[in-house]
Amino acid sequence: MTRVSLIPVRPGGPGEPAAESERRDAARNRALLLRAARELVEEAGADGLTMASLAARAGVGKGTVFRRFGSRGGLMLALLSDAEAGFQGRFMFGPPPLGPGAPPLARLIAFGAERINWVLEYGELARAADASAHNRFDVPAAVLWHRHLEMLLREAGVTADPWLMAGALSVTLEPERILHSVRVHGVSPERLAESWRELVTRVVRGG
Amino acid sequence: MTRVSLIPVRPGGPGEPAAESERRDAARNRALLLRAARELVEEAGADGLTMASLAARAGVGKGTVFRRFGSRGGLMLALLSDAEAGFQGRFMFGPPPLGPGAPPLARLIAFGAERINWVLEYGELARAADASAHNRFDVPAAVLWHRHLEMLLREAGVTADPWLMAGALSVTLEPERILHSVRVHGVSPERLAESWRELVTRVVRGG
DNA sequence: AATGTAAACGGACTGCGGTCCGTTTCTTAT
DNA sequence: ATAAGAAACGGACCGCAGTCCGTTTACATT
Repeated sequence: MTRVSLIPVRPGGPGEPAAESERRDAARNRALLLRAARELVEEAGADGLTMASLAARAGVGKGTVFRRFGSRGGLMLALLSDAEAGFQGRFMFGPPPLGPGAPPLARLIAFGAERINWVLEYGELARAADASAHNRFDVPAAVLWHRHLEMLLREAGVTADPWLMAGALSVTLEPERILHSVRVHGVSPERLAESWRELVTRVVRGG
Repeated sequence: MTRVSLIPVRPGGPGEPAAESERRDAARNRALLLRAARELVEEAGADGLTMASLAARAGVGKGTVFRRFGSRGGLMLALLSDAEAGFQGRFMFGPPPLGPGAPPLARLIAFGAERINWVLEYGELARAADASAHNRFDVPAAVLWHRHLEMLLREAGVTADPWLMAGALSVTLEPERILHSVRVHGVSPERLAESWRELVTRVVRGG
């Protein structure tokens, strides 16, 4: 399964291949930090994790945390990495109707349903990752979904600016909105999925 | 023209009527602060305004700034108040096709076009207001657009969960996405408006 | 005018994300 | 083994949003 790298190895540069021999102490600290971060999220929720408390828990300096993950958002992205990769694998290579083999509209519908459930499980982390990320639309994972949606729209025969249309559909599934609907207004996941189905069906058929 | 109060008089309580006799010094400081805030935004942009610099410029203490506006977001909302009220007035009471009198689909299309232009003019403030506002969907203005879109959808004969559908359309027009499209990807306002037209047309006709 | 009191004031203080830079540790070459 | 250089480390430090609470000010009542 192909993996899109979510955390650049060097904070500054563009996404390099992740392997390239990391120094022993760096690797150890990364493991320490990820473990400590998961513990803290478990105990206090994503919002309850502070970079200082994480450093303390892992027994490293605060500078090390930022050297490793770049920012709070980067850390959250790292914590999400596996879940994100799983989701990507499912819609790109998994079984239909989510994966290839089903008609595009069916894949679109399945994509939304899958994403909604994903958000309900990992949304708090995703929200924390998005917050204070000026570039949430340019994160590799976001670009990938966008392209995927755009491709499905094209396959479904949508010729009217599929790039923007994919963007419109994409924001519809963002954690912020989904969690707000569910938590504040008590909307059920099924109702959200049904609404998504209506939306993409109309977008595809309306052409 | 009816005005929806955007800034609660008392930070804690729900939106009370704005009149209710404000103490003379409070009123003076509010005017001072708003004027200073506009100057600072003019000079350094919304992101360049800090609450401390605002307090200094207005010649008041920092506590006063927070007492008056509650938070940075509240201040930005206050700065947007007039622009927001103008927009509200236009889509609720203005001339068609934006205001009442035109068929619902035409009003929906006009709503998007108007909002896009609005965001291009005031978007930076709106973005600053949204950022770090955990409740951006519950801000009075947002609730109002949501209801408006929902109503238009119903009038247009959309029976499939108009509330959620209105929410989906609504996030599509958020400053974050619009500004990102324009500034990072060079999308023209016209192209955005056209895409919105396609979207709402399909949503309405697809039923 | 004097007085009581509720409201507003102001700035020191806290907590957080993020940066900086002198110090330490790993790795490689000799 | 050792020395040199690169990379990682760590915690003091900064700027900012937001809070707290002792002090001041405006208004109403007499």
